[in-house]
Amino acid sequence: MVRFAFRRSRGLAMDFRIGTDLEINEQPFAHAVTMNLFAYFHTELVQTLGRLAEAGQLPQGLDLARLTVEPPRDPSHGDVSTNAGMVLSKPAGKPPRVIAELLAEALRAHPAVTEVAIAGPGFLNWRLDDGFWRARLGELLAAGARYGDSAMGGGAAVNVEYVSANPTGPMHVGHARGAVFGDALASLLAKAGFAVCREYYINDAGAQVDVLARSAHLRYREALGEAIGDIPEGLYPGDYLKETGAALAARDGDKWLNQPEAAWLPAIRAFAIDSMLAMIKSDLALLGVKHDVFSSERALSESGAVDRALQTLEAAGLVYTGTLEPPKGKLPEDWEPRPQTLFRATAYGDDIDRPLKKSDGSWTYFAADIAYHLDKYRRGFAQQIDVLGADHGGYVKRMQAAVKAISNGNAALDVKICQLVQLFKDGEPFKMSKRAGTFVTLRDVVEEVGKDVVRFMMLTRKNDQTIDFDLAKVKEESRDNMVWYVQYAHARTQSVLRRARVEIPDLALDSAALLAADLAPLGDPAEIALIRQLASWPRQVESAAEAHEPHRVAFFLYELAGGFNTLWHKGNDDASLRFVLAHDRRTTLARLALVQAVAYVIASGLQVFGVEPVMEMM
RNA sequence: GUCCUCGUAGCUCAGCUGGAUAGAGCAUCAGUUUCCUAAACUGAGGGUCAUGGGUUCGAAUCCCGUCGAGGACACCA
Repeated sequence: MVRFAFRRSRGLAMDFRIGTDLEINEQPFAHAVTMNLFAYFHTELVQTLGRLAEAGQLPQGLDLARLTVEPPRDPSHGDVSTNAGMVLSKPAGKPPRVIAELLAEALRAHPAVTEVAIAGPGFLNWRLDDGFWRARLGELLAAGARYGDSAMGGGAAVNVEYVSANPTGPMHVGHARGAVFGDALASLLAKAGFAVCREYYINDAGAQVDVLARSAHLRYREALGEAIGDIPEGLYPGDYLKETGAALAARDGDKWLNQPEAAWLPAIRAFAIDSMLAMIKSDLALLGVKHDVFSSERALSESGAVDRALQTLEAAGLVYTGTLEPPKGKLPEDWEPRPQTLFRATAYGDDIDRPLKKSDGSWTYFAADIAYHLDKYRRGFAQQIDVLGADHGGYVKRMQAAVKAISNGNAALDVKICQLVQLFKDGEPFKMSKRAGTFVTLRDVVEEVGKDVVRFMMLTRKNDQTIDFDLAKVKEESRDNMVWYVQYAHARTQSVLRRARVEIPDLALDSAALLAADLAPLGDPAEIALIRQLASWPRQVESAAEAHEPHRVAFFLYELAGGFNTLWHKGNDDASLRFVLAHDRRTTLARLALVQAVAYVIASGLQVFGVEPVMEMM
């Protein structure tokens, strides 16, 4: 039995302890799960509150849901902060500062806490000594790029459905955003301890794939030497179907040439869908995007799953026949009042009830999608995420209503809408691809700037913001270019390590040597500040995963790169702060351990994005 | 007309699910920089968080209204 309730609180109940001893090499590190230090202090405080309640100093059974332990917004306030005084004041019947003082007393006894202060309306702030931070660095070095792996998800199954582009043509840039977003979100959730399934829903049913079949048949005739002239209105004009037509001709010869449509359509449709799917998969491979499961709408429908799903809804009294109001705004020309089979979506928060059957009696796309989400639920996914394009905004409420209905409220669907990507080059809108006819393909963009730049760029904005993607600007070497700046910081860590090997050739710098380094020489405020930044990575992972917002990782990495460069430049002003000091091996080793830690965390973040860290800027 | 998303510095955007004096980058201004190769670094100025109410110890964040931008609006997928 898995309980999800704890996900709602920001502090997480964890069943492992953080070491406060300063012997960094003795940190217990059985599983590659690292500590969110704020979660650690959250549990400490909860335990303290329990003891205070037993001692009669506070009421029993206080609701701790709103208790947070976070870094203060202003670092001058301290390293860690809690709002306990304020949120417990009313239920406990004591002033905020009194509660804060009770907790402060316990904190002062903690070996790593150097300073405790009560501030403002009742914040409790405290600082941690340098040894505590050096111990975090030790943990980090032991974990390597797996630093930040979390047990938060508790192995709970999550299904992330993304891309799901219609198998009728190549992928374009809009698809690329959803693909990268879904892929990174899945990786992020996996890092946060969820059992993630990456899924693609193939829309291989409906009129569109019949159109595809007719378009492919035309190209097939062309491949056999017929002059087909212009592509008729209503068929897909893209050149990419020439290959499909030629491949079909090669396989089947003139077998379909003088046949009625009914004879060839199913076979050619299947052939064309396979061909399109192969093309889509190769486009995705270019981006490094992979899925675990491909689900076919047609297969689902033919298995009778749609009928069964609708029967369960019907049994729950959620299906009825009714006539909808005419749509507001522009009225479709052929609109007429007509009784339809409807899903009572309004019972679950939607604005109107939604049609399940078309006028010809077949199921709507929505009906099939209900069956598909029920299928995911039956496969064990109580947490589902759909990544959709901006034009699907109006679809969210009804799908969430449907998921609640088919699961009796036991499953939750989060829908992430990815806004548009506008391509520019030197400020001018980027030209469309000839090959695809009407849009810029994913392939065009990847060939232009490379897979890693595309992936990173797609994650530098929150999903509900539009992205202006300038293909020239991402090649700029400046702080204005987030991708370059982060990659450059990683390259600089490597360049420092290379430099050290030249300056002190006999100093061992492998990961074991750095892990064993005595970190005591690290004490400059700028060094400790950088460790603080690094040590916040586990918390960043958890909060980004919880919010389903991978873009936070991009901003974190950007700030970390800034912190590293700050320290690097301090070495220019003050030579004693350089990473490599030929005359002082002990300090050099400690500093290089810090440099290596920066490299690990950047690599760890880039891993979530599916981006390779750069070892050297060319 | 309804619904969704958005509105934060001159520009491009963050803001950790309600916290303290709202932050970065670019641009501007003033410094530093023959340095572990790097177009980099330090500092300053710049804000009625579109707007009017409400909720509470506390609101850019939550609720309602208004204005503005984009998108979607039976039977397509």
